[in-house]
Amino acid sequence: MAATGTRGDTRELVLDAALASFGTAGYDGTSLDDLAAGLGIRKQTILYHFVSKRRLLDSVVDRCAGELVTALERVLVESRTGDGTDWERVEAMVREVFRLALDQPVLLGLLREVSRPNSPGAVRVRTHLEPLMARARRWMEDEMAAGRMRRTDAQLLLLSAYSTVVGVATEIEVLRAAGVGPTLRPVVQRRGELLRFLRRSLDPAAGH
Amino acid sequence: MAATGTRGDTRELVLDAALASFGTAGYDGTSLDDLAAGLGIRKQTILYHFVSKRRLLDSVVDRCAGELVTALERVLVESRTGDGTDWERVEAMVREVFRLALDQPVLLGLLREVSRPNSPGAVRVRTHLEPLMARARRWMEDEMAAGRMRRTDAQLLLLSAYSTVVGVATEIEVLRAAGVGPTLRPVVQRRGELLRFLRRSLDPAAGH
DNA sequence: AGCCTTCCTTACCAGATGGTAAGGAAGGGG
DNA sequence: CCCCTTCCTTACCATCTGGTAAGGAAGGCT
Repeated sequence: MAATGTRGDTRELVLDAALASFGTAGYDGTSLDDLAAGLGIRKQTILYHFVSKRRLLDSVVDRCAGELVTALERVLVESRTGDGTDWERVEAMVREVFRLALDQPVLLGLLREVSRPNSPGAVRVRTHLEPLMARARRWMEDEMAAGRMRRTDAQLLLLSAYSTVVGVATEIEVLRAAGVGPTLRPVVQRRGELLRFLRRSLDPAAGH
Repeated sequence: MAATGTRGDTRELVLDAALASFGTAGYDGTSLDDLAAGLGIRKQTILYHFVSKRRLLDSVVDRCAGELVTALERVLVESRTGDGTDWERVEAMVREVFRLALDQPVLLGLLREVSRPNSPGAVRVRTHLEPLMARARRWMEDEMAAGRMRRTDAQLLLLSAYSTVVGVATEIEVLRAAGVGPTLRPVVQRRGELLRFLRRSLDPAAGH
């Protein structure tokens, strides 16, 4: 039993540190020795819990993706009880994603890291996102068929929205690197642009 | 003398390969051995030309920054002869940057890599960009003083534009990773948004 | 010829990396 | 009491890393 930690904490502590390190130093730039040293434990302890570095990354991605799905699920349920329009639900989802990103800036680093082509985490993140995307796509196409949404290429729209979020994430990090603190302004503006774009594409009540 | 290459090519070939590798695999993910193997030469040849891995990265950044500066310089000269308004010059610059990015997608990878906080290339890229930014800032402030440009925080505006470009670069890469080819649409749209934003901020003739 | 410079090579290395093997301490349950 | 499981440790290793040292081949110059 470690001096700190009341049993069972270690795993979560490692995940936290790994998330931060993968996000700032990148996967290749993260060494298990350094990671362990930063936590005051031995490298083998990490390997005991996660078997390999690669699977540690997978676990980090899994946990983050889980948080995202949970958060979105919650928004989905809430907006359903409110019985809002399609557009209001879409807007709530977008706002939730941005809220999550601003609440946990450390997620942005990971997102940028796994968004890189050839990143070891890319495949893992895709397995999480694909069912989400497919579900959203089916829903959108149903709504389009019912005339509650303007007809458009749902797949392309989703992908475009996703890439926008990733782009914004990068933007935030660049701004922070340039010394511009958590200036909300650019982010809010980007969010506004994305929302307008989506509304224009989806809301039948919106002007062309 | 190498079998291929008619003397003096090696250096440029290494720079090309390094640019591609740094952009796709990242700095840490690039090994000099692999880089050399891909070129059919020995690692020591690379070190002969560039002394160290770090300075190889610097050289890659230098070359790219040089291209950027040259391209912008050319646009600047052209728009001066045309004697266009301030706004037209700004627009021409933005278009040139986007053109460059789309012509040489490999630059995007490097930009994303060096934009990362704690990246070894970040400082280098900053030394190239800072004089450029300072120059642009001075020009803008002069134009504002002369009433040819709407008054605003030049520094913040430039930074915002820069981060937007980096964000768009990431977006393009994500889209490509998702299998969406060089779909111009989202990029053109982002460019349009950036231009509108700049026009709104700078052009005295533009509506509020 | 002799020498110098340029360019690329082989030989080698110290350190770091991810990973394997095995052991020890603590607690729970029979 | 003993055994098993859980958790973390030390000991060790094969491999890869960027980098140093030194040598060889080709061409130009005197």
